[in-house]
Amino acid sequence: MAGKTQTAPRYPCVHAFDHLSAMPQRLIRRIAHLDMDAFYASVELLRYPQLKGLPVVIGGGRRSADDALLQAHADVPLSRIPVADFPRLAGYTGRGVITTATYAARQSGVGSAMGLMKAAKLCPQAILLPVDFAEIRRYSRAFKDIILDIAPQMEDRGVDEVYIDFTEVPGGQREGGRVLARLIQKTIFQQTGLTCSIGVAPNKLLAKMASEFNKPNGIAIVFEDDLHSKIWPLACRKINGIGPKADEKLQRLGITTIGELAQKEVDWLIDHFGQKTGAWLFAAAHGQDDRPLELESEPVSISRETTFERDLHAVRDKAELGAIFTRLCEQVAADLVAKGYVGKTIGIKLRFDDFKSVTRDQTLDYYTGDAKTLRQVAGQCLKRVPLTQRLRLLGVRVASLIRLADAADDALKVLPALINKAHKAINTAAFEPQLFDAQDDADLRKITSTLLAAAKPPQRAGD
DNA sequence: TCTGGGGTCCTAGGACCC
DNA sequence: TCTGGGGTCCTAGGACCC
Repeated sequence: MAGKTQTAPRYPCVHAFDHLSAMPQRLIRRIAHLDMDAFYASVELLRYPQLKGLPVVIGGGRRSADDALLQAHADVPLSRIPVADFPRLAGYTGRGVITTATYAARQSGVGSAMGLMKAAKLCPQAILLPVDFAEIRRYSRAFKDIILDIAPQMEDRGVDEVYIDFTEVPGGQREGGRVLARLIQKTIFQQTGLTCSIGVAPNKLLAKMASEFNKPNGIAIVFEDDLHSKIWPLACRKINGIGPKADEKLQRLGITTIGELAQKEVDWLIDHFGQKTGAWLFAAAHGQDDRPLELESEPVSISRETTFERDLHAVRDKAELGAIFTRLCEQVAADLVAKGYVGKTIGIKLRFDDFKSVTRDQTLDYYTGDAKTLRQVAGQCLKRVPLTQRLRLLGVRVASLIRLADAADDALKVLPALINKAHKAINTAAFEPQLFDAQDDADLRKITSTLLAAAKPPQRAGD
């Protein structure tokens, strides 16, 4: 279940009427994909302009380490924190990967997703900046608000990406969307100082590929007729949804480019990839994609996980592990409260020292967001995993979410019946315990757990 | 000093119900 | 007694994305 609540209307390729000019006009479906250029690095450079041109790597994406680094930066001049010194400064043992690196750092062979300590070796003079998530979120909100002011049909695709429906927006049809794309690009730059790249095409699939054509600060316009010239020469991996595994399989079958993929019969693809994937590959290779924009979405799950500074043993490091486990549950509970959800599927994720992962989950017959309940049920899940190997990661997840308000409404529905029974019990001289059965018991539990969650004031999810 | 964190979606088997 | 489908929910794992 996707949990989506509202989607954009689907546009036919030819639309009937332009209400602004009162002149009949053909509206072609134009979808834009907007991608912020080097978002994390650019946000950091706005704050520390003195670092322009210097080799900089952006932190490990591990919140605890980044917070420690943020502290360290508070009283040490930035220019004096080369990455090689960082472990000493922050008491950090160096697990984690860097999020991104500036061009000057890339020249030393440093790249995103690279282990932090490997980056330190390759480019010891590089300056390490923490990821300041609060700052990133502020800029993310800011550029999306600017877009919404101009073009209200926007799909949020994460911190630095959106799809925008240009079809009915003034200027959205001019030069295939280029005029509106320029306006959005210019407004974002004027108001935030950040640049972005935009691709405009007949659908999301092509728009996503187009936005990469002229990075950074570029615009690319793609029409259906451009399929052969602009899309088919690209590697299959450029299709959003073809990852390393699918790409490897395609390579084994002798398919490298999208054009080669497009030459295959649909039945041949279905034979090799299954009904669904095969049909999708065929459509994608021919530039076909009729997915609507998802304007609103409900979360499916909320989770927290952490990689330990060193691998932990379930028995020898029981106390440390237990404390981390409890904290993760508290963080998930706080996130649930902050976002206004409760859930009934509670699960854990473990990663062992050999990097293999397992998950266990359990579904309750009531919704909860309570940290103690999460800890207790997650603890039961943990008991179902044999723990001989050392652990490198522990995570806690809550799924099957519903809005807290809906859960409370739902839970309260059974209240009148229970009150009736209670009255009956009170009015009967001798209390009859059998008046309340197991179902009543479960109902009461549901009500109390939901109301307890509802009674907590919203607060910032935090560590 | 290998390999972060937070998500979504899909598949596949088994339980259970009609 | 045996033999059916179909549908839904739960669980585990994995691919993929940002």
